[in-house]
Amino acid sequence: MNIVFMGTPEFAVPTLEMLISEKHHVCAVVTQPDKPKGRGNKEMMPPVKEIALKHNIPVLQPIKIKGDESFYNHIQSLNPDIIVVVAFGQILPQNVLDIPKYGCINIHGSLLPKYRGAAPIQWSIINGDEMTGVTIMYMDKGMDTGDMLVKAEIPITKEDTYASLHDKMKIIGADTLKNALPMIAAGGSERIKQDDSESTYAPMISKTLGEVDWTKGSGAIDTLVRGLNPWPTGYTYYKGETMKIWQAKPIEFAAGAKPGTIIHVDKQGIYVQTGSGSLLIEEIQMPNKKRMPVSEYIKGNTIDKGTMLGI
RNA sequence: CGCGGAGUGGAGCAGCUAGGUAGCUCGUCGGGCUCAUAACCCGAAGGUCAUAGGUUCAAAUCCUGUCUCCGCAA
Repeated sequence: MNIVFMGTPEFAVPTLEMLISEKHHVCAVVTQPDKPKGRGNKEMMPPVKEIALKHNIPVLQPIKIKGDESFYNHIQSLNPDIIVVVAFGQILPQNVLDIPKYGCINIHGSLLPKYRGAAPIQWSIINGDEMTGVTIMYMDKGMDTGDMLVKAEIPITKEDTYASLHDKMKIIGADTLKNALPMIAAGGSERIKQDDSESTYAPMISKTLGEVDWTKGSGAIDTLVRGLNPWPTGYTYYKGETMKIWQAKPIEFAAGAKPGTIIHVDKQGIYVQTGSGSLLIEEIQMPNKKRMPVSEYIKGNTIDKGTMLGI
């Protein structure tokens, strides 16, 4: 099939690679413009662009698709059978959605209609869900509201972080689409309407979301930390300095202290009283420092028992 | 040239402001104690202080360039 691919971050890469290795004709890759990123504000190209260049596929990087006449004309002239969209980062206007004869297909990182929006994987972990998945769907004008084709489920383990789950799901997304493509091309695929009354919304992650509220239960803090790893990470304050929490686990033990109090420190980590139970912080990162296990950190630094975190 | 911090035995840090013997915690190795131990006691090994120059009688320390890493901002 003649395919236009739209996507930007790492999550979209396996799907693009799948389309290429399956011998589909990817006639163009559309991705977000290069942006100054990282330390020193160097121009960084999106991961998807690197793959496209490697395979000599033309790359388009429109700043804003909506209202961009020449972009619309360009895509139309390519006459794609299908447009595959994975974590692209822009809303597609109706006129673009109408171009391909088999429609625009999207891979979404949740079991729709749950977690529509930008950050479904993070929110499914933060909320403590035991199951999530990917949904292949036809795009319509709304935000992740189109008719569904097929879903693939995956359990969320107690150890899953955003990074680990993301890496599993990007593969599952590519595999699931691979299996669905013949069905789509045959035109006989079943369209399943989303039940809007069941829908939830997964908004973009902001940095401040990572600040730990110690009055919450240790389970909720644990899922927050895992859902925001590796970015922006859960964090708190120790004596006024930001302490990023890379790894922690909830434990039953409770000392009856005020939430946020450090009740014990040893090689296992920092034991902190929470609103319900306590949290064992195992790996941290202080300003200007690398992340490291607490057992390493305390060899050259001190963590005082009794200190209140979060201030 | 977005702002800032840091490179010191295997690991984590102090020492630098006011240049003059390389220090702490942990680990490693040897020995001791113990029914036993990740516990305790005694001892040892291990660093041309990121790198290249400069200033100086003398540089981890002051000055300049380079490399690497990290925090913030996006």
